[in-house]
Amino acid sequence: MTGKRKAFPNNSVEDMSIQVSESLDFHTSHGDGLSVSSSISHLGVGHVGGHGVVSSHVFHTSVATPSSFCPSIPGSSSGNTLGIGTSQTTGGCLLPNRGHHSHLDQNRLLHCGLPPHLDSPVGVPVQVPTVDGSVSVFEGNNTMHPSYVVVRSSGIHQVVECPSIYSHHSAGHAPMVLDFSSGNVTYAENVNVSSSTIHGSAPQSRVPAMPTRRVGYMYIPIGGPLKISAVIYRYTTSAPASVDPPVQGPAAPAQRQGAPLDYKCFGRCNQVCQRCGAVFWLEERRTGLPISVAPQYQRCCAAGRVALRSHERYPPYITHIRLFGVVGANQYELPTADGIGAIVYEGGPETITDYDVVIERHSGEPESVNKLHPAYMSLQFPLLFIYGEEGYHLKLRLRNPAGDDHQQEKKMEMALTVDPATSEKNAEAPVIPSRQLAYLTELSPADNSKFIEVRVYRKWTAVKIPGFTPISFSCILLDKKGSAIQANADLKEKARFEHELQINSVYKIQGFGFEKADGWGKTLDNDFTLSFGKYTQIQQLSDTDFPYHYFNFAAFNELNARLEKKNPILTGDYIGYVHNVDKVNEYGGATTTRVKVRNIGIRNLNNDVVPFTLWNDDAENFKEAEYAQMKQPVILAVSSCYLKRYAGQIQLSATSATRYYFNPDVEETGKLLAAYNQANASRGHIQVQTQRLTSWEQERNRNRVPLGTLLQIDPKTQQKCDECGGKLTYGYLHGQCHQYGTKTNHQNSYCFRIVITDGTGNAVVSCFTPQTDGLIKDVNTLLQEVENKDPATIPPAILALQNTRHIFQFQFAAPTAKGPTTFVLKKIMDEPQATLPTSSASPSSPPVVPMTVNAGEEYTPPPATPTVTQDTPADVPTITIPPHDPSAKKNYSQHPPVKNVVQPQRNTRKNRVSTILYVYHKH
DNA sequence: CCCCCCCC
Repeated sequence: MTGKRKAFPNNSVEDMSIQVSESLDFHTSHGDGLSVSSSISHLGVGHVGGHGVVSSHVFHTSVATPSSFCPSIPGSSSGNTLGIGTSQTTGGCLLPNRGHHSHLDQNRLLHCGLPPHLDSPVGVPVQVPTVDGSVSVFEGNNTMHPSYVVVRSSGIHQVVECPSIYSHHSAGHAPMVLDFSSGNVTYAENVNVSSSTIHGSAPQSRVPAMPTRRVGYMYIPIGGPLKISAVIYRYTTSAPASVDPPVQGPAAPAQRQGAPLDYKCFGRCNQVCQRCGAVFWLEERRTGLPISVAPQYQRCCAAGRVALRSHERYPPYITHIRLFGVVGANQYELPTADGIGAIVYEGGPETITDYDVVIERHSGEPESVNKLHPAYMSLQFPLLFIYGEEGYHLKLRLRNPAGDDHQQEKKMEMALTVDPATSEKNAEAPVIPSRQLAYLTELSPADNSKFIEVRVYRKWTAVKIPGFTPISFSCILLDKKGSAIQANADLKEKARFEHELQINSVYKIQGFGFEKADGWGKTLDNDFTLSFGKYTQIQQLSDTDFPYHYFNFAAFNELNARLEKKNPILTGDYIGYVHNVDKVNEYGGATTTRVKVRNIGIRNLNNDVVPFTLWNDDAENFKEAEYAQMKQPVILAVSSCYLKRYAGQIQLSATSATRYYFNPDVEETGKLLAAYNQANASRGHIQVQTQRLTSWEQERNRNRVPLGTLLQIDPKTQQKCDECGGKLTYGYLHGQCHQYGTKTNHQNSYCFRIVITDGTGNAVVSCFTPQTDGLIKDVNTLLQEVENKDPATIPPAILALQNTRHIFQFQFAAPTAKGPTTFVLKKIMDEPQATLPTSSASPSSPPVVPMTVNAGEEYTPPPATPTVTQDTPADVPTITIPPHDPSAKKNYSQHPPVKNVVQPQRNTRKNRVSTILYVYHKH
């Protein structure tokens, strides 16, 4: 076969497809030389619904594989789809409500570790905790630094007492010296504090047996009108041991031995490791939610599912820390425009290469800047700061934002100072530069001087599955040039942005930050995502000359590659014809997960069909009625799907970011419609003649259309009774809506499946006796000739159908969610017959056998039909019959016809005629 | 460098 096989790995038919070369002598829109082939395969028909379209085709039989026999068990089957797969379970990560994710407010944080000598406000809004008093300090050496508890307690107390200490004092009037080693802050009249002084201080005065690094943090509010505050963190991957016993504090561990050396966290401390007792606090980058609340995260050290190891190995979804300046008591966990933060390594920046510097952009978004990043020195920020090269150097440069002379920055080394005059001056000068319009492609995380004008294309709330816990607000924005970018906002800003950002409206947006676009929830192939927050400003524009769509469609053959990516970004955009729309199915229950599913088949021009799966409310809300009223064909574009493999088949699974569009105004829609119309024009209209014709020749050509045309029809639209045109109910195998008037006495039944081609397409046709008359002998006669009644062995008489040519009358089988249209044989029209069936409700000949599959046998027919393509030249006469050996079964990966058992059974129900049942066994 | 997108 052809490359098409890959697309349908579970299609048993594919192995049997055979090309035949033979010219056919009937008219067709696809040229005069038609090649047809057929093959026989396992019949995997669940139920086949009929309809009025009957098409005649010539085919060559070419049998390939072991044919097996379908169950011709009377009774009905319903939309049976059976996939073999694994049930998926989801983890139990619990995220708390955002509202209570912090047990310590910022003030507490700020005050943690306040040295005793600062307990009494001295008019200097500098709070410097002792280094070893950091709440976030806990260290390796299997021992958590105990003194943190003491200091932490002190700090908390301090908060309560003086919540507004920072904002109400004119900070920075006196230069301060930060002694990172001791945690002391001294104040000097002289700004230029000698670094040697600092260096000269005993670095581990309170921390004996100090390894190389320690953890600490400092808040240095730099007062004055600017209220610039610096937050300085230090952390270590191997904190010092301490001999100080904990005095109080949360969950002081009774046993801390065994804690690994390299676990370290910092930030606010609202979690206590269940194992080592360390206090830690981490948060998910996107949400800001503390992940540590989840049970599996309640350990910071060994045996935890997420080991909070050294910084270098932190997974990216963990924010290290949040280093926010704080101005005033009301700044709760919010960055401010006048705060900076830094991590300070005890060993200096060279000891660790990937430390973060977290600054705050004017937008209010924190941004992490690696020291190696070019933006590090070029940030348009009033404060530029770098690390010293060793020890505890902290160099801060206070640039005069009102001036252009960068050279006039005041240098501070190991000291912070704010000249009150400068501060006042700064307050009057606008810190935020006027912004310029930029296209999305011109944005850079290092440049916050731009604003954008965009159309809101989509917005959604990211949720966690399966509990649908909201995580964040997201949207996709389009600029005038058609570029797209995703923007995320914290959940607490969701209401505002939901209100201020209306779908399809156009806005000027400024004051946003950037975050690295990685991992889950990424819908675009951009490197970064905008971050909207408190300082984001939104103004609606009247100019609406903006694109309405942005897609990154994958072709069918590209889906696998996208799926294979470990963290598939949600760019599972896909477009095609609506092939079929399933009803909603509900699975699970109270004891597991209750989920509703609706599949919509999307077919491309090659007749590849991919299921697009909607879940729950989205499944229910699909406007079936609206769709049913739409002019065929309907083009469906889906976006931001999660690509996965389900039941061996690639699937476009909807996410909260997914949106779908009927007949979207994009180029691909035009192509699809043009192709459809072209096919339509070439074949004329498919005017389905439902009335049978009395003339054999007329009947032979009734509704005679190329396969390729038929395959483009949504079988759902063809579900009419082929006897009376009435509505067809599922379960009627051969297309009549009414009871059958004539009983038949077929004791045995054959069911097999063939692949036919007329050169315009390949189609799977399910063949049931006695409709096989003209193809094979009467079933009973045939059975007598069959020596090996193993249903896995195709009787020679059936095998002989390969590479033969016939004219078929068939009907659409009931559509399934998976795979393209299949058909059910109605009649072989090779030779004229004396008696033609009538259109009456009681066909005289041949009687319709109400065969269905055993309802207990959930079985889905092979989903796809190999399609004629350029690499399946229609005139290749080669016939290959795969040997029937066990290895061949590998090709039946999804619906292996293993254990097809001949089970002669007596059907005791009236009007049931089958007695020999060839049963597929479900695995 | 990760908990997490559901179904037979």
